[in-house]
Amino acid sequence: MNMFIPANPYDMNCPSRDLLDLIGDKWSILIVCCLQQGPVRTGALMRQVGGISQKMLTQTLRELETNGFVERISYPEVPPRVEYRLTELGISFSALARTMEQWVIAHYEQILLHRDQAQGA
Amino acid sequence: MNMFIPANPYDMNCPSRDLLDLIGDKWSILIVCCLQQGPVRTGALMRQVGGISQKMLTQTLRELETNGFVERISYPEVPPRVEYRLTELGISFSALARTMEQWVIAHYEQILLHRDQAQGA
DNA sequence: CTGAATCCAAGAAGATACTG
DNA sequence: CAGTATCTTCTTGGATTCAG
Repeated sequence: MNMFIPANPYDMNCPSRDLLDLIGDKWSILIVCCLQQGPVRTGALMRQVGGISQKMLTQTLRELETNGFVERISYPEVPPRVEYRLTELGISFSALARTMEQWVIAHYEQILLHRDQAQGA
Repeated sequence: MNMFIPANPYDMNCPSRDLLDLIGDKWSILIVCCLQQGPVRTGALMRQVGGISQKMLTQTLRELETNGFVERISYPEVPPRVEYRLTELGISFSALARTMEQWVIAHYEQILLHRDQAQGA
């Protein structure tokens, strides 16, 4: 049934557009990077990713789950304990996410300086 | 004057957050990839990036310009002719953008399949 | 052709309150 | 602790129109 239609992000109707959105999403990137060293609990994620609301955290985790990036692990305990773990696909993506993070960190100062320049001019 | 405050995307108040948004932006990525082989005219970009509105094209190009990713080249002709060209920083980013594009294309099918699975379950 | 400005609808995201 | 639901706010982005 699968026609092997190749992905083409330049086509506005290609589903890969959504994927591009997902992997470019700020929260996705930060969350996935947090999960690189191993499973992390919900509350810990909340604390690590500064400023994320509980809603956006859950929502992003669900999207990552739906697309096969993370696995949700629920322990039958009281109070509840839930962890999220990268899948193989998620690990693959986390490398990219980390690259993005590093790129930003590496060029941060240069870009800020250019911005100030542009403002002054 | 510069204190060399390191970038920290996990801090909601760090300007690197905005950068992360910019380099993760769908339009940014597609546009920058279009510019990889050399300067491109506005109209050509419009046609290559399927579904982008004139507003978003201009807006994204301005942001890329402000942050030092692209240069705007305006020729004194009638009718007007404008080209956009990657700066050195832009070229650096374009490598990352291309990686993102390629990652999506490479994992496209696997992710779609997982989505269907999740739906069926 | 390039692009700026306006208007407006749709969607994103925060805050809050509540459940298991 | 983890997650859902609702409400409200406001940003995003498209369509349109006008100008150089």
